[in-house]
Amino acid sequence: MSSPESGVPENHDYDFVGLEPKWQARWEAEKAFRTPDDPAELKAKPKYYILDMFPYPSGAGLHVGHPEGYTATDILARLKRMQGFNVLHPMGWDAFGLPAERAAERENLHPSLITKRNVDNFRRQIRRLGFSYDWEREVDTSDPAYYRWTQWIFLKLHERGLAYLAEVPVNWCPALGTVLANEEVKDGVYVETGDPVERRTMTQWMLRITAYAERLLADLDGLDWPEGIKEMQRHWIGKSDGAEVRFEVEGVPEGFTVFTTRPDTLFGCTYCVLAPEHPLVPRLTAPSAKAAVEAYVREARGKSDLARTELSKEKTGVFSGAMATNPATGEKVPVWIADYVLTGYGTGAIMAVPAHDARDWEFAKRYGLPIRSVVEPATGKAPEGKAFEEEGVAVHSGLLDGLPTAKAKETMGAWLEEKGLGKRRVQYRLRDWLFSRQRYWGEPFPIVHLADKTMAALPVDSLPITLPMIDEYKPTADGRPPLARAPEAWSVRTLPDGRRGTMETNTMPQWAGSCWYYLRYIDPKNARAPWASEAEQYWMPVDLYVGGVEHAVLHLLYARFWHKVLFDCGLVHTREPFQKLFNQGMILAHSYRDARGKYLHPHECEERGGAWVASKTGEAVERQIEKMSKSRYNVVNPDDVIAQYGADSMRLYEMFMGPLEQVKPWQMDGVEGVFRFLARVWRLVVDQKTGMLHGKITPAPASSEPELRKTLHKTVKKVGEDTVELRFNTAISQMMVFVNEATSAKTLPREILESFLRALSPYAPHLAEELWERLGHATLLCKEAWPAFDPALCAEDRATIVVQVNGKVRGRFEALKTLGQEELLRMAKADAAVLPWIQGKKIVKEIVVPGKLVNLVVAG
RNA sequence: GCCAACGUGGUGGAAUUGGUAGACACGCCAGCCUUAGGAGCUGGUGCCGCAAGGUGUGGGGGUUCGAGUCCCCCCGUUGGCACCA
Repeated sequence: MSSPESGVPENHDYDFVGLEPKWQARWEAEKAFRTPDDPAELKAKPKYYILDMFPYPSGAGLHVGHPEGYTATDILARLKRMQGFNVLHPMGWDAFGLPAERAAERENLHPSLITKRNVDNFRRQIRRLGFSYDWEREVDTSDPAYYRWTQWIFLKLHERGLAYLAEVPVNWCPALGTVLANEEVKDGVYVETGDPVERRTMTQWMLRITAYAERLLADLDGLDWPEGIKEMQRHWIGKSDGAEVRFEVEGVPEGFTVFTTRPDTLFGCTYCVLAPEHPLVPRLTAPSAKAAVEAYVREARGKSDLARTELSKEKTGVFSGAMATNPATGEKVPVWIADYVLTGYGTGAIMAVPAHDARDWEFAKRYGLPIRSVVEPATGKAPEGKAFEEEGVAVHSGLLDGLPTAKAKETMGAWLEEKGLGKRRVQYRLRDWLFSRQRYWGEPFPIVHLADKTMAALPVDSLPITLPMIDEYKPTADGRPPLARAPEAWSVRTLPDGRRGTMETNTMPQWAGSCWYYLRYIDPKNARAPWASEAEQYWMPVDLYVGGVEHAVLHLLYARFWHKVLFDCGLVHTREPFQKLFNQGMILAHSYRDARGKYLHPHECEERGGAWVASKTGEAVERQIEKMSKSRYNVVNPDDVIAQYGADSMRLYEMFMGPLEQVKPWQMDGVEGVFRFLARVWRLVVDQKTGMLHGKITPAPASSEPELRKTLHKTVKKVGEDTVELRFNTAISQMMVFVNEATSAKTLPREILESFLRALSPYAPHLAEELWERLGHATLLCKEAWPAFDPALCAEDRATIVVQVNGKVRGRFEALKTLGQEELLRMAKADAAVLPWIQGKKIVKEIVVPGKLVNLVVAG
């Protein structure tokens, strides 16, 4: 190791411990990465806005997964600056959230103090990596100066009728004492903690994201995002074309309406189903069925989402005793109540067509309901024993007979509209966004409730509505949110017109602050507006947004929604916030488990004779690659890596591991490898014995080492190209090729070395700055221009020509790339290694690709 | 079940438009240097074979002079969705 503690005092090894803090201090002192604010200065250069998904500052601190994306964006930001762009590259904190509130309870400290402590730790860890953030633009969503504007944007939503209170069935999580958005719940548990969630009806704030469903869907097309993410959002929005159909019910004048995507199968509807929560259920139920229906409804309501999901294999239901009229056939069909019909989708009622819907088929079979086929495949026969769900041709369907499915849908839609029995309709899977939480550590709503049961928005000039000090962060004994504990001085407000009311006690969800932080970075200190329009015009949209795939729907959909509302308010000039999105892959690590399933620390295990064992006991352990987590003892802390190898090695390894988008395992041996590379770069410049410049560095022109010069130009080209394409791993391997060659070269022209250091600097900025200084430069390397390359020097004029016989490589020779076909063919046939394979055989075909290969096809 | 992505040496991974499979690195082997080294340097390293040669990108088939790359089927891994009518 070459750290000063372990080395002899005289040596002049690569001392990252000394030089990294030195350069970080220098960058800070010179404000090297400050992004200009002055509009005139900005206009002189093109802009590049490169954004990281800001972290939630947890108590656990950073792990090596966080800096993966941050390193990638930092390298690109540094490159773009050197290429003459104004770069906006900020960092901040998604600082509201439940964990701080829980820690506050545990430690008896205010959540703001917990948050500050965590933020300080995150900032310290991030700074150690030498990232080129403009720290003067740091934002913190829990800072009143920030959430003032979150509340301000909420008022905009409220003004436009996009925020409303509703009595809705919600996902209540007893363990957390709060509700969760639909998106936060999966299989009946909270996705983050696994705590069970149950259904409750409560009055909640909702945001009308469904009003934007069509635009959120349509505008995806123009975005440079991974196709998979766009597909997930499309699916989440879930647009489907269909029709509403009204069914008459005896004794219930208004009847009920169903939604179907297959109006063409109406003739095959043999029963209907209402969700247990459907409002018509009590009135429609026949006296004879009352007891059974009530029991069923009660049971369904009591089931948690988890139970409903688990029981989904066996469909259950109960006959309501009521009969509805199939509007197409005029037949009476039974109305059933079953929880396989969802209350929140469509109208909460369906027409069941068991012949053409697998779910209805299953239910009909179980309860002995009739099945009537009304669609047949265009060719062949419908499968036996299951529903035929594909498109085909309508049969036994009156006016639809003989029509292909698409045509039949259209015809039925028009017929329903003409007869006043229904209408064509588009349905979205997307639901309105449940926007309130029963927590303390979030933005208070700027809303008061008045004595007359109405409510009013607080005036804009009263913002921010700051959080009150309270003694406990739990809900009250009667189940009201923590803010109900606030003193009257906070909770009772007087409106400008003199009316008095009490503050709303819910708070906003964590997503609120992250919906617009990218806009605040543009103008973070503005006290009069969330951002200046001029700055927004210049910087937006975000050119590149890098973050984890876990935000594919939630954050990215919510932020797009807010952005579109802001667009409609005339506050932003782009329809979409994030033009290009890139997801970095998760970093995994080896974990070790003994026969009893207990996890062991990696340092407690070792390899013996090809098998992994516990060092102490010699007992066999299983070694696997898994997601990093504390409980698996496989978390790698960047602080430890930096202490051992330095920030530059850490940065380089994060990028050298493999393609940024890929999931990949962390391997300490790999860090050692890139560290060795950096040490080689060091020794290229510094004589280890004397600490002076290496003797082989010469003032001679680059042309004095033509081969090395050629490699340099290729390297500069490749590093530049690969970096903007986010292919950092191949850029690094090319730099390794250069260093290997430069190490074995007799002399090293200064001109070549300096170009290389510029190219290296975005990747290993501390080392590059140090060597730049040792070469006699007083100015910062990060302020230098990106090196130019000569395309003529990157092109090889000679190439190895491969000679194949029947597609197999039999020989190879060197030749000019420009050599003609005949000449190549002549040389190939004369090649000694090739001759034995073609002698005495007839050449039936000759393929010549100049600069590449010759393929001779022989017969016999 | 549906949708998407991905399967290349002992390991992480390279490979324009189909044209030398395995760049670069880890590990391993041999040697050199050193009082010493988880240091440095040189060479080797897909597999089988003494060699000539054969074989090889999850499996099977196809297109082509030529396939890691294109097409079809299957298997596996990961992620997302999952009664959305």
